[in-house]
Amino acid sequence: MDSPVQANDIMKILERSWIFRDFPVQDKKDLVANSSLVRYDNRDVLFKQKTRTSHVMFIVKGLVKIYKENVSNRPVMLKIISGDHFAGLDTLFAEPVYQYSASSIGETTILIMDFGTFNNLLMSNGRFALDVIRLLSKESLYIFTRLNSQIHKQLPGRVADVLLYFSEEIYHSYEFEFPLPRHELAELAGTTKESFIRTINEFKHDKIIQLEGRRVKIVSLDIVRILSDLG
Amino acid sequence: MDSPVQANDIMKILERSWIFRDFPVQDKKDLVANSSLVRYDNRDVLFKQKTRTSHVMFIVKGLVKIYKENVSNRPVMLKIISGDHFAGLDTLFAEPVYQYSASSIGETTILIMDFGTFNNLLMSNGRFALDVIRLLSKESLYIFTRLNSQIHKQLPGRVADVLLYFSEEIYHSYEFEFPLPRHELAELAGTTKESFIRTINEFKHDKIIQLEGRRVKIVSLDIVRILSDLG
DNA sequence: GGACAATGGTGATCTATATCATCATATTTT
DNA sequence: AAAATATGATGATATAGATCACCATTGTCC
Repeated sequence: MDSPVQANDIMKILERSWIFRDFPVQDKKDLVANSSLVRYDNRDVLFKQKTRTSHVMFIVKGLVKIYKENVSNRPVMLKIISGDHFAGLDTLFAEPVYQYSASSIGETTILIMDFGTFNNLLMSNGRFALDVIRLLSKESLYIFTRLNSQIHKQLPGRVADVLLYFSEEIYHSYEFEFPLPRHELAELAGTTKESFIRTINEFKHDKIIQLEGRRVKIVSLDIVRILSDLG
Repeated sequence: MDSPVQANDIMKILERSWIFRDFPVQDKKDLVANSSLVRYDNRDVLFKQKTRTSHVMFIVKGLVKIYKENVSNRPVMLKIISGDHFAGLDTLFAEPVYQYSASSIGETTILIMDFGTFNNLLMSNGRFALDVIRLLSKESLYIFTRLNSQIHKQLPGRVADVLLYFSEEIYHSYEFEFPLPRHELAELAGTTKESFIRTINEFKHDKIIQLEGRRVKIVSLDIVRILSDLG
């Protein structure tokens, strides 16, 4: 089904990803034969809450936003996933329907894998299973800290968390550009657009950060850290 | 090392647990040889945040409370684990030190397994790995909903959640006894002792529940559900 | 058996942040 | 080019729930 060109591309992706790199050749071939590479534009929906789970999505390039939608029409952003990670793994294994939605941030390339193939590999390749277990574990722990923050930190602490999240987890730089508008950053901080704006602009006025539009530079990392720690 | 009596007990436990039951005999023997059965009293600490991870804890009898401690000295209860489940799996695989603490609720029996043995089984037994993946996935999803509730539901909704949690997840009955004092129930609802007491006593006055001391009976399940749903 | 801690409870404030209203730009659509 | 929408921003107001300060019981420990 796949053109040889795409098969080649997929193989290259597997070769350079930390998780698939050391797979036996046959396992990689299986994956290549049962995957396809898909490009998404900004804000495209990868999958939607309550729809049937179907495929494993491995992010090759770009960012993916994972969010929960609820009756109140005020979504919560659970996390942002970057390249070399999976989207929706947990739901895939635990539930027949997605428990949250996912959409692309910017242009994104996703390697879509057949779930059956993925499952067989997990069963036969213990090393791989253990890696997946580690990934899921980390996700759990991350949300634990989010919950803890949401309960005990007040806004400045949570906004500081968002700054650290982008700079340390996503862009690995203390100067970066928010890939999202304010109201979505607010979803990530568990607050409203207005409150987020007020708080981050206070950071700006206090010279803790530089901020023009979506461009940020963390000026006083120590203060941001203190704000995050003390909540 | 283990007395034959204990070895026998452990084997029986493995035989009747859904997760180990279908293991090959040799795998079960390995586990028996590398596990020990330990009794804990009410409020004993099983492991403490920031200490080195060491063993896999499988809950045989009783309940275990998982909580995060933080600087503000106000813990967050992440979940309550009941029999036939593991405590601390996620940390074990992701971090060298525990990311949260665990203590027993009431008298508890724990099967403590050697992590190395557990790991080897995961690598060699694909079925088992997949089961563990499913467990971890469910945990992730549960905390996602907790986070969502914490952000969007107000207190009555979260107190309703606590009622539903105990009745449906823990005791499988709409009449039960809280195994914890009010201030710990508050930790589970992400609020303070005072606010929790006020809210649950309002439920009582509104005849949604019956409540004497720690004994609860959910009278209007539909109203509790509505409170939980609408937040 | 007295002391001390733990637990359940209530009232009076206080405050962080949600909510509502509005506006200026910038961006996209027609 | 005009209209419509998205985005960033700011002020005024409302309020849920935290905080503080108590108190009465009950349980536990020398």
